Amino acid sequence: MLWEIDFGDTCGPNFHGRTFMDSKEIRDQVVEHLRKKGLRVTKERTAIIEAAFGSSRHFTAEELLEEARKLVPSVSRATVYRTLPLLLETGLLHRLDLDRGERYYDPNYATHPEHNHLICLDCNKIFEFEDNHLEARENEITRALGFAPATKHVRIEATCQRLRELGFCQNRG
Amino acid sequence: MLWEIDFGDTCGPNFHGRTFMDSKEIRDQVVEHLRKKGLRVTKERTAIIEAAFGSSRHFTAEELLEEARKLVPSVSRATVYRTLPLLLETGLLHRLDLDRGERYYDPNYATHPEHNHLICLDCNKIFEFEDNHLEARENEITRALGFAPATKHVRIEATCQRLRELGFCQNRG
DNA sequence: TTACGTGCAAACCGTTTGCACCAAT
DNA sequence: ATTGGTGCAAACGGTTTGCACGTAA
Repeated sequence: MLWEIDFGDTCGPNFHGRTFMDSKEIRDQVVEHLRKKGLRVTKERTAIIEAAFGSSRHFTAEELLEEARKLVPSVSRATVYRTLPLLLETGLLHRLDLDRGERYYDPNYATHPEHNHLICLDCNKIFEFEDNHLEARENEITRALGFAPATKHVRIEATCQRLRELGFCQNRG
Repeated sequence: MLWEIDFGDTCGPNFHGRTFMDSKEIRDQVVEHLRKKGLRVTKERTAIIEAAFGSSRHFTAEELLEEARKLVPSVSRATVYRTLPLLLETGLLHRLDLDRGERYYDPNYATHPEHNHLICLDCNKIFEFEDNHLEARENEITRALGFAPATKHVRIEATCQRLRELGFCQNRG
């Protein structure tokens, strides 16, 4: 129950041997969330939702704006920032705690609700992985401490073994 | 190898049944780090180091400034921000990824280099814990993916079981 | 029709930086 | 004496917000 997800040049992942969940299905879930809250389904929000979940790539608020504008050019930065919290509420999008300057958002919680991150300090790429053992132990600990788990996240910073052994990082470039 | 660390009102932890490592010993390590880098040990830096590691409480940059000024009133915000990266470099201080507005810093990596965090969504308190099983599994996974682990961190958000069962949270107030 | 949502631009706030002065080595 | 460190205040950059207009329900 452990697999590797190779990101693209910057932060774009793809789960090996898996089909990315139909983006329309995810969008419907988000729209449903808006409806339940009595909020309006505007064309701007629709564009932002589409942009956020249209690929499996991590993104910043600015990148989301750019992408949403390809669908609805009039979308404003303010609306992106006002919509992001609504998406986070659904649990389908998470804010990542990369310690880079800007905040990154990860849309892959729709398809992999319990995934974790490994950040390569050599090539700066991000890999996603899931592991049942880890998850089970996290639950045990949480209950032992008298809590009920809500969100769990493991973040591992690591270095390429190959870089140290061979002098180059296979993930680089 | 699992224990609970109850924070104070906001973010102040204390490891149960453990003596907090002598703050002087930690300061010496940090000073040594500065010397190795050929940097000067000024009274401002000394005050900031003292303030950072003088208690086990988490803190923001602003709180660190306030605390350092109790020791050396002339310490400036700029110097705090310029010194923080030096402390992080030592590995004795970590920046926390609480998703609150401001960044928090955790000075407990001197005494507990591999500890993790559990955040109670009901009372907003933070607990620290260590676990060998978790750690071992993290290492396994990292190596299986072809990496050598550098930094590992588990962050669990959870709700008080007691709040749900009894209607109140024992950690509140 | 009428709130709610939007774009715009200004405000905000934590953090960084340029500069002239200061002090650890 | 030298050169890195400091305080100050301005700049910076991501995010939030007030306001008047627009539009989904």
